[in-house]
Amino acid sequence: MGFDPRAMGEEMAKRSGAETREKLLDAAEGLINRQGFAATSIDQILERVGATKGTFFYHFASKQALADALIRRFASQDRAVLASCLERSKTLTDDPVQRLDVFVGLLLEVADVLDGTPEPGCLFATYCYESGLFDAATNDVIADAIRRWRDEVGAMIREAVERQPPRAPVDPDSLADMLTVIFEGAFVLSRTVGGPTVFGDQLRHYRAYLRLLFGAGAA
Amino acid sequence: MGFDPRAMGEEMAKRSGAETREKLLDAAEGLINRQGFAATSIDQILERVGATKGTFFYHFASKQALADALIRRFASQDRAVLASCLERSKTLTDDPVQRLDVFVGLLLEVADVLDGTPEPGCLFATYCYESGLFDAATNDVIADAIRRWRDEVGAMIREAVERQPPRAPVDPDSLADMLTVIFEGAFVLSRTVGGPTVFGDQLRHYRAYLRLLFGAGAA
DNA sequence: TGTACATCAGTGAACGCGCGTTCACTGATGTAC
DNA sequence: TGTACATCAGTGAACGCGCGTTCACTGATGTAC
Repeated sequence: MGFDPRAMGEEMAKRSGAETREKLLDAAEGLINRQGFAATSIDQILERVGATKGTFFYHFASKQALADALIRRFASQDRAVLASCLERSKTLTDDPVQRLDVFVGLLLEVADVLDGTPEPGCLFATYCYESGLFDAATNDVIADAIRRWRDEVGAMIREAVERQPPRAPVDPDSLADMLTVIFEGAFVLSRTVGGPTVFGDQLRHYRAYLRLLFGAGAA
Repeated sequence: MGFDPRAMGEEMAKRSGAETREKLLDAAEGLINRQGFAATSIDQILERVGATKGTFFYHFASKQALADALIRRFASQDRAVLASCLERSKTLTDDPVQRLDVFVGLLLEVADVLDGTPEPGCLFATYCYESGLFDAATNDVIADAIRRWRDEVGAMIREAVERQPPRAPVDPDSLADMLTVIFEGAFVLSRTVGGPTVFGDQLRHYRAYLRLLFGAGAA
């Protein structure tokens, strides 16, 4: 009756199913990030969490179901980041050109977090390089998430273009897609050659590009 | 003695080991591109080629050895593209700023080819998302390839900066890395939401950025 | 308040399939004498 | 020129291991009467 297991001590809280499920998802995400989905076994996940086979199949119908739950969780976190930056940029300024700049500035904070993360990873990319393993529904979740960025950022760019003609002709959709491209590309760069400021540096180039397009003194 | 099996008819050329090896590599690359390394079985590769287990282990000591051979072949093709575009851009113009622009123009031709490819893939990215499966030597091949782009393109950018002060402050290394970032990011975009001109569009943004930095009328 | 049953969360042994790898073998071609 | 042997390229059956999945079971908590 309205009782919260999280309020109990460690020892007594053993019967919180949702918590165990989340632990399984966390462990799986970490391993899949590093090794990919196919190379990550259920046993490895269970070893990390300290549970047994039965627990896994109590929470997930199959390994595929785990994959689906993971990608949906990741997509919803991704959507939350987008919504948060979008909303904050709207409250901070009314001018479309400035708003675009502020929005990218807020994303720079996200980039800094990624640069500080030991092994940053994007489940979208991990899955897309093993797309042969997943069904159309799973792939749609990824495509929808990326299209949402295109639509939202694209709209901001269109407003900016309307307010101030850019110094060079601009295709709003592909310029919006460039944000996704830069993040995904930075993941690969960060994982291969590494570097402490990969995400920040690349995103700053994107901002510099926008500033040259819309910046003070534009035609 | 100096006899070339490729000069013989299909039927008689059955004893060309190098040819079979290449076919195995080709089939493996296609499958790994789509499914990843762990999810691609030796049996699948052999089915594509029409050979048997023994053939595979005659040519490769293990599945890992195949992975290593694949990444080295891919890296050498990658190096060839870089060298070709670099050399051609040097013969086409002497001005460093123009050379950078010509170089990116040549890469646009590569981008158009990728946009015309049904399922474009980059083994570097595929491997880096399964890096837990490979040893340090394999990862070094990838890192070296990417660093080569940084060094060569970075040098061009430095020359351009010296010739003509850019409109905004420029870090040559990260600006050179941006080329890798854009290609890798475009691979992900192309595989998820798709589109007929993803590589071209993104690379054109890179060129537009460079032109704004170094273009006519710069400070 | 006590009893009977249902549900939730988790256990751990067992199963069968597919995987990477091994191996004894074949048959064509090249080389030595 | 003929014979013996070596090498190259490939065959296909067999093996053992690890994987995803199943299942009969346990024990704590919640609910009905």
